[in-house]
Amino acid sequence: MSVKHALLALLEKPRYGYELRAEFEQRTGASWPLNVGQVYTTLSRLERDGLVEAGGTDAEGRSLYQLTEAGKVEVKGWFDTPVERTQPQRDELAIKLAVAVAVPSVDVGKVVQQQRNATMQALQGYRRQSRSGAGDDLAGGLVLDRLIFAAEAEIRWLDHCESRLRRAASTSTAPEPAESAEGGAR
Amino acid sequence: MSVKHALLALLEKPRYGYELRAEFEQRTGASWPLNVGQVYTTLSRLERDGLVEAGGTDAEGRSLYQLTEAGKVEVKGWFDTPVERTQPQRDELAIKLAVAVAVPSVDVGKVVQQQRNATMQALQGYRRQSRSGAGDDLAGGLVLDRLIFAAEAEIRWLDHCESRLRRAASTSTAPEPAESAEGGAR
DNA sequence: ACAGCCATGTAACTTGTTACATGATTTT
DNA sequence: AAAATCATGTAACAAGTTACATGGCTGT
Repeated sequence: MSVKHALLALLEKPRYGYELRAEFEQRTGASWPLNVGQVYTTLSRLERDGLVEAGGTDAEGRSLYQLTEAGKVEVKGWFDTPVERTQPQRDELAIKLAVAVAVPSVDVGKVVQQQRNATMQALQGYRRQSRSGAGDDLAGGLVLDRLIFAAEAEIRWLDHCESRLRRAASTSTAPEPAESAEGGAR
Repeated sequence: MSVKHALLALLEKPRYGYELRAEFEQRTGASWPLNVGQVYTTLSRLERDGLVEAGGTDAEGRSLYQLTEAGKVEVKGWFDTPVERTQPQRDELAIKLAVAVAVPSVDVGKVVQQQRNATMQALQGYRRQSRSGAGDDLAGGLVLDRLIFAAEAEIRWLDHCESRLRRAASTSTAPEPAESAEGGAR
């Protein structure tokens, strides 16, 4: 729903397809490249759903799209409604680890370590980008910071997983200790 | 790709459809409910792709599914390959804010505040669950912690956004630094 | 008998995504 | 002229998701 709504929101004024991609990529700081084809498929679906309509052509002959009334309502609703976090998006990594701990043939520790390497590398890439002025643009800078914050949290969680897994491994042979008060979550 | 691979991984031993849903939900601590129908649609697609095959019926007459050789390879590959973070998943919230700062009719501060409320509420829900022993199960506990860590990071980022937006707002009344026409990328 | 869960499926749909076709214009 | 970029689109597929149909079995 992100691309769809982002394009809708960018149609605050009439724009043509190629322009929409450029706007999208510029604002998200090229963190999420967008195939041009997807702009057009999305636009035609939006048109089908009555949220967007053709708005003639500009001076250079490029065909413009504009919001319908329903489209304006949709955009307003998108901005007025927070992204649902009470029923959060499936997270592939969490699912993977949750499944891995139950499948005996999988070395969970290795999965965790590999993921930390990968995430660490991504994090360094984000920081390099950030330092090299890719965050000068306000929107792009915020997006980059979002990725950084998320990667940091992911690494902290992976560390947390490791220590819990170590404890679980040692208690699986010994009797269960009444673990309760601890610094981190739970 | 999460559901598909999770089901594949759970098929380490032959199982039937309903069982797969139960396993999935138990391990992810009911954080991500899974419609039973999706289990069957996914299974038939996996069968179509040669990763899974029918494996007879169990004592109670329930039809079992099992991994093919290709399926085993696929599972191994899933666990051996870290979740891609160098080309991260589109994040709806980041996109929303990135677009919002460029659309003058949107009150970005309000969007941020509403999101913080929603995320805060979700976070409290997770903590309540965690305290009420939903994290006794190892896998479920890790998933819950993941959600907690992610929500905390999101809130920190939202705070960070607010302060950057305040700073940007105070400099936007002052004359614009004349170098922005260059277009972000270098 | 009836409600409700167990169990298996199918039809239909949404969003995301890419690969390709086609022509115009611009750059080298 | 050739290559690249601009610009618009289409066909096809992947993955997620839900609503519904169907039948068996269980408890009240």
